[in-house]
Amino acid sequence: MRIATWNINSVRARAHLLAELDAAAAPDVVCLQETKVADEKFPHAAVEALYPYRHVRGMKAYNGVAILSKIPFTATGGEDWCGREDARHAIARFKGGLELHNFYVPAGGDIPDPEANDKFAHKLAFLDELAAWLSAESSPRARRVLVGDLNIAPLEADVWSHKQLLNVVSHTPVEVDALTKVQSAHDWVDAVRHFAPDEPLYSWWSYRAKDWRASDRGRRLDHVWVTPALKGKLRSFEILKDARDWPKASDHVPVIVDIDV
DNA sequence: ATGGTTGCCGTGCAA
Repeated sequence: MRIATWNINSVRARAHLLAELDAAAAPDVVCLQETKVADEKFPHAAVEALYPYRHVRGMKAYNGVAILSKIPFTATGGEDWCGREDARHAIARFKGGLELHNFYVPAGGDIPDPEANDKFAHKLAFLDELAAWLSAESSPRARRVLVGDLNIAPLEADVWSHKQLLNVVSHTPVEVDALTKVQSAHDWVDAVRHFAPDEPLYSWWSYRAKDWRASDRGRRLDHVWVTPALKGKLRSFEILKDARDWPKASDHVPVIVDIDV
């Protein structure tokens, strides 16, 4: 099974890029974040030929996740977090017991201080709640995959400058600690770092750079994690960096993992 | 130290 995760930054503005993704990598399953569309306005007609099976959880203007698939699955909703109905989680269950979770973690605003910035407080609370939820759901033989825009680049090799980003939201120690607790709550294996432990790798480059490729001030915000039961089934990964130059590109590129299921 | 871009909708807000 080839699974892609991609913050598409509006599925309506960039529905045409799903065909580019299929031509480039032909994923079986695509998990989108920041679809930015209410469910009744989701562009099903534009994607149904490629992905006959879909589970969308969206809202007007902000957030929103979607699971698009060539393989049948059962859609099982997704949780609401921090008492908000803000469409940040969708779940799919595939035949054979594989459970796929698609997350869009709050970005957290600009100021890395939960006292001064409600959005950062929300991000930390979201991660704490997620860690507690996963601990309660823990089962040693579970075959689960967690993907999404986690809006945190936890490792030094996940950012263009560890030193310069230590106080920048997405790489601050307090949120990296919170994400690490989520990860240990389920013994999740970072599928990309399983293959490439130390190599600098990014999945997001700001729109504001004059030449994103030349400056290469990227961050690895988009992740694919698997439970230990699937670790030995990991086959390969790809970060589709070329997607950052597609027409009307998202600021995130797809992260793709192949799993033997 | 500052400003740089994008999508949502039709104004700032969130990223």
